[in-house]
Amino acid sequence: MDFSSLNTTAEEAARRLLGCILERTINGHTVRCRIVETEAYDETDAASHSYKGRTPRTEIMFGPPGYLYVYFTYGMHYCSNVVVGPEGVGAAVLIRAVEPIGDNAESILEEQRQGKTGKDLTNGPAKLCQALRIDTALNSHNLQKAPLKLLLQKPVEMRDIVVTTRIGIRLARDMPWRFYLRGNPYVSKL
DNA sequence: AGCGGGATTTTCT
DNA sequence: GAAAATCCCGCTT
Repeated sequence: MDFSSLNTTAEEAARRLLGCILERTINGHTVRCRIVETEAYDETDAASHSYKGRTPRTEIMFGPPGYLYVYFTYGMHYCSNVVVGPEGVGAAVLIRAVEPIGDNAESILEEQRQGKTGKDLTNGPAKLCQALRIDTALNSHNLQKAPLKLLLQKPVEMRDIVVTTRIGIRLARDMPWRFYLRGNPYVSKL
């Protein structure tokens, strides 16, 4: 898979990643999900972890595109990002929601999310990490390889993308850097 | 449907 | 020491 189309601005990459597939292998089972909601973060953005430059945590954001950035927050949750932009630029796209695809997907994800079903399996950045069993063990993972692959798809049409402000941040609240698939039931918030 | 609080620990100042 | 790219539950309308 050629990730050169992610070698661009966080905003453009966040649009590009909508509709793309995450393929996760858990205990020999392979589950596929479509990315339906993203947010862009880059080093000019006060809300971004990379805003204050390189630190041990953010180093991965400054690397080449196509790697996974996982961070831990609120004492109990993990969130997943796809590193984007050219090497040397600290940019990433937060995966905020995904939609399970195929017959086996939901039942496998339910095993990771005690008592939750349907859209509640994956309609939030920390929920989808739990459902797909993503934690800091996968930080800096190369998304070309199992057990977690990113499969790029045909770019989604502009008219099928809704653009809004981001969720859960304090700084730079007004920037329109959240993107989701119009009408998709797995989107975390309208 | 909407609001408010608590959980809990990494990260950087 | 404070904040954090969140989630879940319980209470009120």
